[in-house]
Amino acid sequence: MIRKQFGAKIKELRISKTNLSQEEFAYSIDMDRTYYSSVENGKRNISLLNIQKIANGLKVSLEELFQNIEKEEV
Amino acid sequence: MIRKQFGAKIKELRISKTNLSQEEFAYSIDMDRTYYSSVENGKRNISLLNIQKIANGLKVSLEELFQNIEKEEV
DNA sequence: AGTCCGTGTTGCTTATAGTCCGTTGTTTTT
DNA sequence: AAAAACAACGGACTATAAGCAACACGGACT
Repeated sequence: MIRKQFGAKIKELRISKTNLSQEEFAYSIDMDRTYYSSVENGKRNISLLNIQKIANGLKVSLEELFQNIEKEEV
Repeated sequence: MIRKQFGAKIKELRISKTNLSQEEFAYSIDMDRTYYSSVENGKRNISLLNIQKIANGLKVSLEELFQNIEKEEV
């Protein structure tokens, strides 16, 4: 499911590209730590502006953020 | 701004790839016609599941859907 | 034992995403 | 010019995303 995949992706990128904790990263993009945590865990149906915020924080393009994410849903 | 770019992108793809009207396309992906119209016009902060719905309807990957969309915001 | 750090989760409020009705406006066709 | 098809817009509503406080938990360290 897309939310899980997206969460896994940003977690992977946060660690590999920033080496920040969830809290530090969330703070850097002005997002609540618990909200960000729930996104990484695939619990949230995040919207476009917040997706972009995360992409900016990770310094990746939206295109890159969605690489290898399945288009078909359940 | 991301919403405008996203709207322009899906409009372009809807026409080039499906040749359907907004109404027909929205119906095909089970989305409200007026809502879909406002997304194409960059008025909406659409969420991930609906982004995926549109990608599926357009038969493109999420990665492709975000090609050439700027990552920097305002 | 206690403290610190990173993370997960619950429960709640408020802000807004998304639906549904109609109307208005614009483009295309006859 | 009129009709038909397509698209933008409005208001009023419902569903849910966003944001936040508080607490829980495990691991590392002293």
